[in-house]
Amino acid sequence: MATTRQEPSADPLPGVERRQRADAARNRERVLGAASVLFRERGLDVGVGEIAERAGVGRATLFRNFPTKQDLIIAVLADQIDQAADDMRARIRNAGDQGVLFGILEEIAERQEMSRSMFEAVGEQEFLANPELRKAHTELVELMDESLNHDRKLGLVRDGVTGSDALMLLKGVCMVSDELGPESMERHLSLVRAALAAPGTECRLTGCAPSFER
Amino acid sequence: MATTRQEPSADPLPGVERRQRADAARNRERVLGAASVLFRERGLDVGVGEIAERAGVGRATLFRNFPTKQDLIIAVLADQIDQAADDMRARIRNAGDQGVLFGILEEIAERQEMSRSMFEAVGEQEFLANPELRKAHTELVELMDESLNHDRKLGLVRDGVTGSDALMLLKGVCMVSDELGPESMERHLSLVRAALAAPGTECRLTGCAPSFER
Amino acid sequence: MATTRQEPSADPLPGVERRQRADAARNRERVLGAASVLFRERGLDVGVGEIAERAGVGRATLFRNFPTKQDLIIAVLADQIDQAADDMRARIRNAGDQGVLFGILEEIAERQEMSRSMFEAVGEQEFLANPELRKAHTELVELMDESLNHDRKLGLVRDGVTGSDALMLLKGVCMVSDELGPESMERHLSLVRAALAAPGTECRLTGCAPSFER
Amino acid sequence: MATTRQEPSADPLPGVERRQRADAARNRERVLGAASVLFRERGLDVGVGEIAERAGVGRATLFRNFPTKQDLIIAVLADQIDQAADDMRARIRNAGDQGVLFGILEEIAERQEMSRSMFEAVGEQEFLANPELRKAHTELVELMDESLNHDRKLGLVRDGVTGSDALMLLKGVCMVSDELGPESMERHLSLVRAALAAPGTECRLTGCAPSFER
DNA sequence: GATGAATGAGCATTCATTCAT
DNA sequence: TATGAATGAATGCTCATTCAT
Repeated sequence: MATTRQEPSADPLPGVERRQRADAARNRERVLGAASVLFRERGLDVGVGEIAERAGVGRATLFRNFPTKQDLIIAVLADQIDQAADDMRARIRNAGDQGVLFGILEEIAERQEMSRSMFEAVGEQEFLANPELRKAHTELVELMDESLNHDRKLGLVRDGVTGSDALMLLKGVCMVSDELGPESMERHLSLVRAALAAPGTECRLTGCAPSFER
Repeated sequence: MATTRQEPSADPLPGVERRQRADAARNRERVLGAASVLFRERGLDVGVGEIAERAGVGRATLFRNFPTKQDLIIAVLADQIDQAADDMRARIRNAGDQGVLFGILEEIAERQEMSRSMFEAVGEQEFLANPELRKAHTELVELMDESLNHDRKLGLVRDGVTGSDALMLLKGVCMVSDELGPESMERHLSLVRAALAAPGTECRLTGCAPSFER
Repeated sequence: MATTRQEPSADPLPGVERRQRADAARNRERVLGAASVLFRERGLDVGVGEIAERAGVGRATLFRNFPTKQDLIIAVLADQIDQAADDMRARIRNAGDQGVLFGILEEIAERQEMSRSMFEAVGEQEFLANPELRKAHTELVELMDESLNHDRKLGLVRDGVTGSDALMLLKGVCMVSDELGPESMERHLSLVRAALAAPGTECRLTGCAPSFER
Repeated sequence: MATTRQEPSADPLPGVERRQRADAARNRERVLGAASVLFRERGLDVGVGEIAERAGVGRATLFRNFPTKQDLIIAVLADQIDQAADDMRARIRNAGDQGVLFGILEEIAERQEMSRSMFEAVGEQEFLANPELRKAHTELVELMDESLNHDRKLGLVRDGVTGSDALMLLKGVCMVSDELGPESMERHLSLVRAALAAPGTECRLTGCAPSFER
């Protein structure tokens, strides 16, 4: 039987209330979505006005949901990290006796493809200081460790590498591809694979070396 | 009788002339230095006013030397790239039958330690469009290729990797270390070494895995 | 049964809506007014900051209404020209069998009294390029032609003069009076009258010759 | 016998001194010339740097001769007025029993053709306050009066008009032509002629009415 | 006397954030 | 609650003028 989730009892006009909350939630999502797209496309310097406009809400609504532009950025980042984590979990669950790490790296990299913002901000003190982001990040590292452990049992990855190693390399891929364009990613990932793969493993470089000329 | 008149083209009133020029040049250097430091510390968004103040010159002096903030950024970058290139040349010259690539990578990475700007801007269309920067960049790639060729003869590097591959990985190291702090660099470089080293080569990871917690 | 629902197109929440708009519109007017006065008094070089201050609004509010200082200038000019055109229309309408041209010239001249800006800018390529201004200007010339035709039927004006002639002379009056002070205007206008009046018409110079000494 | 103009006695190295003075004077003239041209072409807002460059001298040399930009403008204006006065004197001297006023007006107008600056500044309190300019201006008015008197004896000009009237109209011509372009000048002058000519005199409008469209 | 580098005050404009409605 | 108008602080940049040489 489906759980009949109880509404908080103190709620005299539940329909109205819920409608409002639904609207508010939708606004939040819309802002988040617009911000995500615009940050990806044009960097963290896009004005909040434009984000609000693209989201189809007023400026003040944006600021009601995210008291500060910083907060909005953090929320976008946390969102993206959460999505990545969800994907990782699914992949690990379904991995069986296949290697899972490299697929994950590719997945995340593609997801962030051309995102000049995702990691642009992460690492700044102010961002790492944010508990939400910290938590998401920690989770990511743990999942990466899980993937590594899984693959290590299969003899696929080099001894000594950790989840944070993999994440660090992945950060590099994302940040650099943001500059060199997505064409550089395949190559870069294949180099990362070479770094992480167990010594005996066959390891071919794919893609073509980056040209530095867009 | 031959005139003993000094050629004006040589250097008339050398003391005076040179003093003026020296002062001007010093100001240019001071601005360049201040900008380099501030860009490193706080990113490209630092105001020109602050740069001028730190350099101990007026705003207008800054703009006399670098008509645009963009120009200043470019000059700083070109300067840093040139220094890197000089180092590379020296190392290649003195390499003998020792491998040279990894030393070079370490050198550049250390040099850029904590520089959130060096590569932040490079790769943006506007910057790659700048001929000075383009030239410096191209030269860097070529020197990297030379290093690789040198080391490949010694059987030290993996087949198929190019100078631009190495540079791409190095970019990743610099950009990421800017976020994770310099502690991450040794580890990151050892991973890069693993990616580039010839398969048979022994290849230990050094440093400790990054913590993502400053 | 017909719905008694108010059309949103009419004016939903008219009080609120109108109040907001009224405030905004008032700000626009205040800026326009302040700009008009300051341009008149001190030329087009007055800073936007001072204009905003005089209008009692923040700088940014000024820029919300007029994205560029240029736009503000154009709006002021167009406003003034429109007012002049309205007056002309009224005068022509009520003229009957009385001459109308000279009254119009006086009216406009008085209106622009001491305005160093109204025509200072008009005529510059950039301004004539502006469609709004161009249209207003064209209308002014046409109305001047109408006035001339009206008066010509009464035998009051010289053959061959056109609306643009009259406007050109009037421009001269305004620009010069801006320098010599409003005392010069009556005299100047009486000279213009002498230039435009039909040869037989009696034509006395009035006012006193300008002294060039304020 | 030619006058042997005595040098001021206190002058131990007359050759050198004179050379220096000649150089200084030439610099002054060069600056004046460059300023005249640039003011004409681009208005009073041209930077002093550009003027100095065009004059082939350093900025400081410019400021040695004209302690203030204002002073330079005044000097240019005074120069132009003096030239106009010289011309007027010559014309009056050679007039005989021919009318002289209209020729003078045309001459001055042509001289100032497209000069957006000559009268742009004159009339401002600050400028009229300048004694040099005031004197030049007064002289101009007097010469204009002389011309009028001369022509009045020939029955060519309307009773009651004064030199300052004529100058005022002329100012209008110059200022307006600066906006409408030189094409408007012939027409404008013919209208001025109509204003000043004695009532019986035949008086045709020439040139074509201005279009206000560059 | 002449120079060009240096300067600070000033400019138009933008932006994250707040407030009145 | 949601809005868009309002705001002032900050930014990159220019210019007449001064100063060291």
